[in-house]
Amino acid sequence: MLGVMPICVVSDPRTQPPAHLQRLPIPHLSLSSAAPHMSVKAKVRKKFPLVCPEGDCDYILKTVIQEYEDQQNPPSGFTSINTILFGPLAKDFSETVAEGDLLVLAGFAVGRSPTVKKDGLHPCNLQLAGGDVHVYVYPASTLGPSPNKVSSRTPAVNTEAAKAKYAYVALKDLKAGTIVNVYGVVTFFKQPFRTKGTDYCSTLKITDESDVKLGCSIFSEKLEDHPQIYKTGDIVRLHRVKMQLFNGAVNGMSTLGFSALTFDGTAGSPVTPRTSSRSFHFGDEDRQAVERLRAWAAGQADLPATSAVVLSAVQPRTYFDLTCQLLAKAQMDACCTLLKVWDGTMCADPLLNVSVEQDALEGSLAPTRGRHNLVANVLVYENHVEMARELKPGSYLCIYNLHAVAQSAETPPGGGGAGGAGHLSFQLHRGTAFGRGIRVLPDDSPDLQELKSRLESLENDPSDSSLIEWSTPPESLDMDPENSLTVRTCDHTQERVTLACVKSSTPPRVSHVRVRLRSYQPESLHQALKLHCPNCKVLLDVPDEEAIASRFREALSEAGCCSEPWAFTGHLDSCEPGRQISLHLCRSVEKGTRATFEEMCRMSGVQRSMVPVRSSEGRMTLLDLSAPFLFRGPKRYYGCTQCSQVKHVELDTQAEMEANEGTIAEVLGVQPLQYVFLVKMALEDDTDCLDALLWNDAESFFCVSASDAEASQEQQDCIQQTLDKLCPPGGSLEDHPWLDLCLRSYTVEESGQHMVCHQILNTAVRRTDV
DNA sequence: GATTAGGGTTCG
Repeated sequence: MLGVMPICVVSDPRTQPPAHLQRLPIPHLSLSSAAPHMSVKAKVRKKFPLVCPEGDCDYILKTVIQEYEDQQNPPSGFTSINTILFGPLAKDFSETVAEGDLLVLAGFAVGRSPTVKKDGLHPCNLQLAGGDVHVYVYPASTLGPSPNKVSSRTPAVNTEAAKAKYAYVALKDLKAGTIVNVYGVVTFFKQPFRTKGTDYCSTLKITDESDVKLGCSIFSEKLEDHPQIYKTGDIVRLHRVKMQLFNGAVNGMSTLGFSALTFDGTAGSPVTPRTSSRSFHFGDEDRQAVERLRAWAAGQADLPATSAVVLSAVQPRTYFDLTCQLLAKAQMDACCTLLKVWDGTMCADPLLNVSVEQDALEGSLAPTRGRHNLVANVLVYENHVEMARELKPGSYLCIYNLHAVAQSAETPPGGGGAGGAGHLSFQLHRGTAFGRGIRVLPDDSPDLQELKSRLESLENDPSDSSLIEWSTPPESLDMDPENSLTVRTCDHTQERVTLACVKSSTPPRVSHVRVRLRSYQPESLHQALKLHCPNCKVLLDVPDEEAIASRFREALSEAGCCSEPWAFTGHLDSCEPGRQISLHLCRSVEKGTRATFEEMCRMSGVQRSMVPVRSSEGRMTLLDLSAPFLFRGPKRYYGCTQCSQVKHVELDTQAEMEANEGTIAEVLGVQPLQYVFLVKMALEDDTDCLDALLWNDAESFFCVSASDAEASQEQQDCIQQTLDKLCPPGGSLEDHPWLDLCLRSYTVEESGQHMVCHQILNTAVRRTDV
């Protein structure tokens, strides 16, 4: 990755690692501990020699580090942990770090240590590979006998960026017993399935220009670590695959440190890797490798085509892959789950309807508006039931090797099924033969574009009046979830209760209610936008324009001479390869140049990043944090005055910045504040009334991010329109629409007093109604 | 630094 220094040697022991990093004591580490902001502070107890399993193409280094005991009551437990570094990072580490050095590590993954019985160390290990990893090294020589000793050596010196590169072996050159990195075009795959061991297994077969085929088995207990393959023709890059002889042919198997990137195989489409790795190396050569394979595959007539078919083209008694949206699902019995799906096309053959009790059905068929022959009933069996359990109505799926089954004339439409001979149902049979399985596709997948535009045009087409009589009869309107301006997005099946019932029950509990919104506070949307510190939890009002402008005027009036240019521009490599982003640091101290707040807004322009600075003791520093520390286009980013440890702005540090606000904040020593919504809603039904907060789930409720709303009048207007629909101004309560809500009731303690609070969660305003 | 599976249609 460009522009990132994974290993940073800190010569001044007073220099603190970035403020957003949260230190985790090694004894407290568990498999679920890995998160970008987590760090460990530890001394290098043992450093093993750099290992290079295959020629010059890859490195592994093992080291044992021990919790740094600079605290009054050091946590007890396993204080020493195995740490494995991969690739160029391993080489850099080997050359830079010595036993006895103090490290702060961030961006690691946590795995199970396979050597726990042998070495008696921590049951987990730390795994570090590539770009998002940060290693801050405090050399032993700069550390005094006491951890608090102050040294006067010169500050931060960076090592050179990693120079070593990954090498990829052509499939024709593979030899049993080696561990290699490979690229290939997928010709066959199975989605991950549970093994009899501890892991999930996914299998794939790949090929390349040499036309050699390689079968691979990937084992990992984490589903997300498996290659995210959507269809044959996808291109994969696999790291650390071990070649083994099986039945006379070389096969690949994942080994420790395995990682995968997957790309769409369509020539000309964006080269966007799909991966769970937060850290991976991806450069121009990788882009070229993908494009080369795409071009080659496009000319190969004998590569297997995908079996994707839309519902309108399904032939009875065939197997095919279906890309669809899940509308609803129901557990039929222990080994069979029913999925009701659609893809926006109308099946040529009549579809079998498997009807189930309303209570047993999770999700809703309301989006189909009763339209005919659009909903496919998919029965998934046995091993696929586990995967089906995790599926959320509304999500997009690819179901592989689905069997289109025609109801035979002899079979009566039993089991609640409706439809006679020839009606089509769909079955995902047990086992994984032919790649049978289900995969959830991300909402932004290019494979969903056609499906989504079909569904959208169905939604916007009111002309289908012949089917109006299918819609719900008026007498049942009150029970119809469509008759609510909001929709619950949770998957638990709570019975709906009254507000009186909510009030009389003991928290904590989750309730489903149908209520009207009598009023809400604050009435001004801008006051509902707050700044929240994820660290100290403080909640602040967003400073108004005048307050910021006045802070700028103050800075302008401060005495301060400056020799630096008034503004300068740095071009930074962004994490997206090949794209540069400019970051502008601009002085606001010089009267002559009048860097007022208004100037700042103008200069930050459409997408430019601007950090306002002033001069302090001849060095640049931020304005105080009552003003934004970063302007980017219309967006303003604030820092927490409590939790930030603002540093001087160094030109050197500028060169290290990636142009995302998190990294800029990190370099500046700022703990960023998040924009949040906070609205108090007075809810009422026939039995009672109560106040509920819209807070954690407010963004999904409005379908707008708070930071976008802050920067966009359009978004604010949109939210205001929503609120006006939910709570029409001036009308009586009877005019207010009914809302289906999911409420969480909980207690909070404030100065010794216990109070019951309610929050609206898992609820969203229906988009089409706004 | 062990194990899993090792493609090739269900039979509901």
